[in-house]
Amino acid sequence: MNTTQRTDQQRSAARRRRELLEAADRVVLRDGPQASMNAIAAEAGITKPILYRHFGDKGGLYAALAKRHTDALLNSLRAALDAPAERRERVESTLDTYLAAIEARPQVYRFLMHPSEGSQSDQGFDVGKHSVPLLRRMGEELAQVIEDRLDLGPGSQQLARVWGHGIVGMMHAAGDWWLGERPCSRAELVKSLADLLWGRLAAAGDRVGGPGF
Amino acid sequence: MNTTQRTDQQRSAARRRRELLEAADRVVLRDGPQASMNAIAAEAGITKPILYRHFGDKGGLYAALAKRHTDALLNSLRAALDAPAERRERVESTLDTYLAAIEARPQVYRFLMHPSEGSQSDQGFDVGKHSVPLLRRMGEELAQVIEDRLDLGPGSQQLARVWGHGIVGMMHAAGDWWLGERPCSRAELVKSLADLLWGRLAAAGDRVGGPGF
DNA sequence: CGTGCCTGTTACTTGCGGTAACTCGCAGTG
DNA sequence: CACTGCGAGTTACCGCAAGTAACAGGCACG
Repeated sequence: MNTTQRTDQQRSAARRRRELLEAADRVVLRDGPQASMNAIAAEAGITKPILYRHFGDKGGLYAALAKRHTDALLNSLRAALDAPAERRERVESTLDTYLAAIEARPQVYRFLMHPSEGSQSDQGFDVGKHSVPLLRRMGEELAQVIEDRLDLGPGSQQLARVWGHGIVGMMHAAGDWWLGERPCSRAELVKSLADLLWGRLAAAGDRVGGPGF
Repeated sequence: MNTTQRTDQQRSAARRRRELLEAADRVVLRDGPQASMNAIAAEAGITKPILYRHFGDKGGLYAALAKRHTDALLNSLRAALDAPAERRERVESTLDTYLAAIEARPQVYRFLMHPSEGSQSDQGFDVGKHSVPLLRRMGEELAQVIEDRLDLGPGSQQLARVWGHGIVGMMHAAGDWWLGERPCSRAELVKSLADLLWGRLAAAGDRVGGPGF
């Protein structure tokens, strides 16, 4: 039998795969999300067909690459979310962790968020067939934390999921805008968003001259 | 002089442009965001180069098409935002307007939100060079309304912009997720999101067994 | 030795965005 | 009327990227 050889081969294949992913990483970091398969292959010192043998198609490579960064980011966020501190402090620290990450590597961020994928003929609207995008995973994760930690009364599960996705979307959109315009410091942004979540919108008074928003 | 003829030509050119846009609309509605220029030209009964004469490049056509729908949606939202009612009611009606729109025409929605654009060599991170994407426009619009109508104390302008983009992002992400999974009715989603904005996150009690999120 | 099997290559096909160069019809002018 | 410009439209092409045969060497196993 050839079990030892099998595992040997699998091991080497896995190592090769990691190398290829790292090369792809470098290229994406340099060229942005529209990096070509040729370019990635060249960076890895090989040619296209091997890439296709390892990842199937461009979507497969995207999925693998995205998974790496997504997992890493989610781990950071989980750490911030689980830190021993008061709720508000945790929220702020989680927001800050996310913003720091996208600030540190905008190219990677753009690759993850704007994958420019085009699925065909979505009968019935079948978003994201292969890799559940980062936003969804973050939303589900946050929903889980909310449901585990907060007492929301009846319908808590549904509410937690809505909030999870909603809060993540808020963070994402605000971060995207902030990254493009840099209208304020990261700390200010974090505080403003936390204030929003803390109900300052409902608490604010109307401006003179008519009923408020 | 030939001014009348000039305007005649301009008029006809504008009409042609509208026809082309409507054809493009049909194709996008049928094929999704990855509709090819050839397909659009065929649908319009002509060939590619005319499209390029009218819109410059694919991005130009995208921008023109997006502007139509974006303007239409923004008008609906403005109407909901300006209705004579209490703040909470307005917020809910605005959320519902948006969700009803994306529910009614998911293909258009996907086209607007996931344009799959790939700009090259973003030195310095230059998001969305031509058409400011829908999310940004909605964010700015909402920011303006917030700043006009609410009394937020010092730093109100900055705060309003952050909130505008944040709230829009919340709405977008929650809507995207909801459209894919349909976990609840539109009304329930609206209420949950409004509750989130109304500070129920901060007000919720901790669950038994440890400090809350 | 031959036989699989994995890794790698070259060379191709297909399809799309975008463009150059030509044709046709039609106003206006001598 | 012939001539000239001009705008709408076409065919035929280029470049480039995704994806795919089909072939070539290395290395274990019988």
